[in-house]
Amino acid sequence: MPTKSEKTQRRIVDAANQLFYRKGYNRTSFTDVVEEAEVPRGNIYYYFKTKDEMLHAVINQRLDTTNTMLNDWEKQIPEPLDRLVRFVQIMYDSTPALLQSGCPMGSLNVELAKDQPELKSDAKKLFDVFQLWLARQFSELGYPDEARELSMQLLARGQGVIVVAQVYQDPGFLERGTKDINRWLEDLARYA
Amino acid sequence: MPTKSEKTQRRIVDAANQLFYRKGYNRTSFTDVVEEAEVPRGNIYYYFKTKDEMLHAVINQRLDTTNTMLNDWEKQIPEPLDRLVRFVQIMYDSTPALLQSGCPMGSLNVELAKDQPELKSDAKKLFDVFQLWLARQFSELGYPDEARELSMQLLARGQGVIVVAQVYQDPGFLERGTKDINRWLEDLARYA
DNA sequence: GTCTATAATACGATAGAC
DNA sequence: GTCTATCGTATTATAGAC
Repeated sequence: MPTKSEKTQRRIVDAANQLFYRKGYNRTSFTDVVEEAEVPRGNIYYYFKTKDEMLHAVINQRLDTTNTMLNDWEKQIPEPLDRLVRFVQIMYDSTPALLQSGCPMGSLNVELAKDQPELKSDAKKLFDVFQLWLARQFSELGYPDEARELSMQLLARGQGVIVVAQVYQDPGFLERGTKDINRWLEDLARYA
Repeated sequence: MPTKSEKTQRRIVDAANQLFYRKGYNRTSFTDVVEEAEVPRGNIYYYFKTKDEMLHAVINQRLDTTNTMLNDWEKQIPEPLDRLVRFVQIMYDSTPALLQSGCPMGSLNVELAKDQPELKSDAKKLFDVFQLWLARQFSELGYPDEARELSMQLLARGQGVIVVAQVYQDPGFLERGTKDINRWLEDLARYA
C-alpha cells in the first residue's frame, strides 16, 4: 500500500511527465508542475532538489512503463514480425497526441540534444530500450547481423513520419506512413 | 550600400539565427542575442519589439537563403534526379552540425509545435519551401500525381535519419541513411 | 537612432515554522 | 513530512538621456 508521501511523489512525476510532453522540458516551470499536480508550492523540493532530478524521475518512470509494455508483448505475441507490427501500431493508436505534441521520446531528445548533453544522455535511454528490443525481434526474424541497423532504421522511419505528420497536421500521412513501414517489415520477414 | 542601421539589424538576425539553432528558440534569451551580436543591451528593442518578431525575421531570412539555393540548383542542375540527390547531399555535408544541433527546420518545428501554434505556423513555411520544390522535381521526374506525397516521404526520411543519427551521435548512420535515400530516388527515376 | 539604467515579472531554489 | 514566505537571479521589456 502506497504511503501518502509516495502518492504525492507520484502525482508530481505524473504531472511533470505530462507537461514535459505537452510543453517541452525547458518551457515547463515548477509552478506549472505544482499546479497540475495540485500540491503546495515549495513542497516539490522535498522530493526533487532540482529540475534535472525531476526529469530523471520522469524518464525512469517512462522506462519502467516501456519495459513493462515490451515484456508483455514478448509474452503475448509469439512471432517477431507481429511484435514489430505491434510496435508500429502504437504510432497509429497515438495519432491525436502525436499530431499535437510529437513523439514523447523523439521530441524530448531533440530538445535536450541541442545544448544540454547531460540531460540528453538520460533521455537517450528511452531510445535504447526500444532499440534493443527491436533489435532482438529483427534478430529472431532472421537478421542477427543487421539487427541493430534495422532497429535504428525502423526508429528513424517512425520519427520521420511523426515529424512530418505533425508539421502538416496530417493524420493521413501518419496512417500511410505506418502502412509503408508494415509493408517493409513484411518484405523483410518474407525474404529472411 | 547598407546603412549602419541595416548592418546592425543583420548582425542581430544572424546572431539570433545561430542561437535559435544551437540552443533552441525558447532557451535563447535577448541577452544571449545581444552578446553574440555584440550590440548594446536595450538596442535590440529598437529593431524588434518582441522575441516573436525576432523569430519572424530569422525565419524570413532562412526562407530567402533557401529560395536562393533552390533556384540556383534548378538553374545549374538540369536533371530532376540530380537535383533531388543534391538536396540529399546537404544532409551529408552538414554532418557535424546535424549531430550537434539537429535539423535547423525540423528541430525548430518540433519545439514550437508543442504549444506555440502561431510561431509554429511561421516555422512551417521552412518545410513548405522545400516541400514545394521537391514536389516539382518529383513531378518532372515522372510522378506528377504522387509528387506531393513523395516530397513528404523524402522529407520524412531525412528527418528520421537526422533524429536517430543525433540521438546516437552516429555519423555513419547519417551517411548510410543518405545513401539509402539516394538508392530509393534512383529506383524511382528508373521505373518512372 | 543609439545606448544606459532600470522597471516588472517569472524563474529555480532555500530557510525555517509547523 | 508538509507548507509558507521569501531570496537571488535572469528574464522580457520600458523610460528617457544622449
